[in-house]
Amino acid sequence: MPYRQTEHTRARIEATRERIVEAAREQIAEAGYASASVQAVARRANVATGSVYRHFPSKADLFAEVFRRASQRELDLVTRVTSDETRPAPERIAQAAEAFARRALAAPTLAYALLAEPVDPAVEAERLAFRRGYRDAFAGALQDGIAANEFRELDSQLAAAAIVGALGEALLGPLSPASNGHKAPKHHDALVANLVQFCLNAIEEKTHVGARSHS
Amino acid sequence: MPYRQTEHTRARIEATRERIVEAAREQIAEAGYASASVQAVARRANVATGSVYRHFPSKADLFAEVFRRASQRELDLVTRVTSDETRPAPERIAQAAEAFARRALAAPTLAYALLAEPVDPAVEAERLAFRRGYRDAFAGALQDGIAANEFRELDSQLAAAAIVGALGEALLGPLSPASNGHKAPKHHDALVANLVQFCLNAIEEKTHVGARSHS
DNA sequence: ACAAGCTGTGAATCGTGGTTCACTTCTTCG
DNA sequence: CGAAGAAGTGAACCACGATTCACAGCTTGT
Repeated sequence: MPYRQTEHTRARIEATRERIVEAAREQIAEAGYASASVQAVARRANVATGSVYRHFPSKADLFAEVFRRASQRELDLVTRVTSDETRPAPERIAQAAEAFARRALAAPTLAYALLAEPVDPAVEAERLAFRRGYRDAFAGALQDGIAANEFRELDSQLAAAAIVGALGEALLGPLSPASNGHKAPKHHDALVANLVQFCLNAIEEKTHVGARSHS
Repeated sequence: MPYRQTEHTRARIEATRERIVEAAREQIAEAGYASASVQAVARRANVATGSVYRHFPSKADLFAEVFRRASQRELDLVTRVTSDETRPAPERIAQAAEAFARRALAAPTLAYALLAEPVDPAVEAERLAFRRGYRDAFAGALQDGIAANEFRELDSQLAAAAIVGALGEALLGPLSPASNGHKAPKHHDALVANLVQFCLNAIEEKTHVGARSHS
């Protein structure tokens, strides 16, 4: 048996696979999913088209992984913030929403691809899974806040979904390729602040004058 | 000149065109955009595939029109409600949101196609235009409400987009083809009520106890 | 060095569904 | 009725990009 995969080879293969994933991510971040043909990705990764298929059974699988990784990074951040139990729930929600919005605005093409661009059904499934992830992250903090009387009583799953939707839709304008010629990063601060305020208001008790703790 | 289009012929052609549009709408409402090949639509309309192209330059144009008509009906309703100046703005927003949600839940497959299903870019453009329409409808009522001190001061365009997003996302779960096996129309009432409450809270003054007017 | 077997290649293939078009059928009017 | 021209037909065509595969080039163990 004159050939058996050695550690060195395994590492090189893994590195190539990595290059392909990274090339796919770059392609999306630069010009959107629509531009990300297998050929374009292969060219960018300096491999032949066929080689992509040594690493992934299909284009859909490749991009499912790309989406999964990119989204997981974002979701991890949001989840970390929303589940930091040392802080009050409203602060967690606000920070999570702000982080979500800021990061999206910082990488608009990628964010647009992850959030809204038409993609293969298999990739869409990945997207939906992460939407659920965001929803659950927010829902957790909402529950905590409800328990602490920081929020009014509400269906936390529904409210969480609504928050995710509000963030997504409100960002879609600024993110969409069309409106991407005239960047105005200054206005982002105001946009983010308004958006966060919107979300907080939606879920907080209306009456907070004499303030809280009516146990 | 032995042939010139007569009124009778013109009417028949128009009727056929109408049948095609209607067949396309039905196909979408029944099985989604993905199922709506030109052939399927033609079959349903009892015309040959080629005949579709006597009436529309391309599939995209046909479906752009289908989307435009279906969405326009919804948008008209929402706009009528949001611009009814005899009622207070919060009531208008609440009723518009409720109408939007109820109608979507009543025709889930169609609503899903109009709101979220992957479509041709040309059709997507139509969809975006109507999102803008919804946003503007809500934005109008928001402005009125701000002027009347019924809402806190906010960026009405942004808040309107966030409302549209919140409605859309929160409905996506119940609408999506996946979760469409186990209908539970009873729960719809609660869902709608919660959703409306979410939107109202997001935009109303928090402090409404003594109710201020801090000029 | 050599054979065995793996990895890399990219031009050719294939599937899909929108679109075309040569032809048939229908409508109009002298 | 018959000619002129429009509307209707559907099988064939085509574009596109994902996928394949026969081959070249490496790696490994003897």
